[in-house]
Amino acid sequence: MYFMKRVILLADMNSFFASCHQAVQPELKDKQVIVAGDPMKRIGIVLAASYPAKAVGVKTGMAVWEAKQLCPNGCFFYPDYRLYIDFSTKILRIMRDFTDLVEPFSIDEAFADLTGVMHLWKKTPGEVAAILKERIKSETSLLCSVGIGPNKLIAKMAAGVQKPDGLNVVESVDRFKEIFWPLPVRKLFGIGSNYEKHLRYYNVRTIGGLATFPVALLKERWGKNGEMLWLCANGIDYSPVVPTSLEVSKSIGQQRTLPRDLQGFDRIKVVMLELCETVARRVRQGKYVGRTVVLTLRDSRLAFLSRSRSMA
DNA sequence: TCTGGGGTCCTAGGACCC
DNA sequence: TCTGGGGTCCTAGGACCC
Repeated sequence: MYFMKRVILLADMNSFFASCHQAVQPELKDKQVIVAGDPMKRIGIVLAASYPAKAVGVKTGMAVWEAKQLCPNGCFFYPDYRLYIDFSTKILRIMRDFTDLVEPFSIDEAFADLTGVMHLWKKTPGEVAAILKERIKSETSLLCSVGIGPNKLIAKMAAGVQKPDGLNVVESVDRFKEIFWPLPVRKLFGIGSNYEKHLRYYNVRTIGGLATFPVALLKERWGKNGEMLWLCANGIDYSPVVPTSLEVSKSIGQQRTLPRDLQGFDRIKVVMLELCETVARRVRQGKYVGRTVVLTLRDSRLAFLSRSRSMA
């Protein structure tokens, strides 16, 4: 009955930050809710928008003034990460009722490997996913898009097809090719604006185009990454769902955009000290030991500059 | 009229060791 | 007088993700 070798699920919360505010303030339901920073502090970009706001053109990353033009009567919020972590924790708990193999992928996304528990359900993967979505909705009032596939990559791509409140099962690599090969290459996980631009130079415009491009050339040009992208375009991914992947950090950092440009080391030092203390606190809390310190600066032209030092 | 903050991984070049 | 090759670590930078 279950012909998929592995049954991997990805749950991706819809408009997560905005939805959390709506969940705790039900009167915001169906309103234009926008979570964004403060333009006065020069961090005025949209982090999340509810669907009514998206419907009039508000997008993540857009400047706040622009969002205000599109939604003059919108409800604007500053981000409240404690609230989001709360909801994120609740959702992970619900997912862990289905399997212990749950891997948080970001604050609003998580994978679950259902392969070993499918026989307990006597249902199709899609039916199990519908039950999960219903539980998340009834216990948190949040909607999510769920993707299911034979590996993490396909599950992730499947989840992106239908938003909001989607449920999409892509049962095989062949089916993956049917659905995704005609799509623009930018839609592939791992392809950003930069790769898109370079690939256009090779006349590669679709995911299928990338999948059928000589892998040797991609490897020559971009090393491991080139090969990786080719594998993704072909729907190939053997990576396991690792429940602990986010528990152990490889780096801990703190950055801040300042309300105005600072000049002179004395002034900058004050900010650095504050950031250092925050990082140090988090390091102690997590009982981490590190050996490399990285300092990154952004100048008035928004260009990054970094210096690092490793300790013996 | 403006561009966050938290991360991940990869690469190239140079230093250094055996 | 000329000068190997493999491996690892460090540093700076750049790509991507949500």
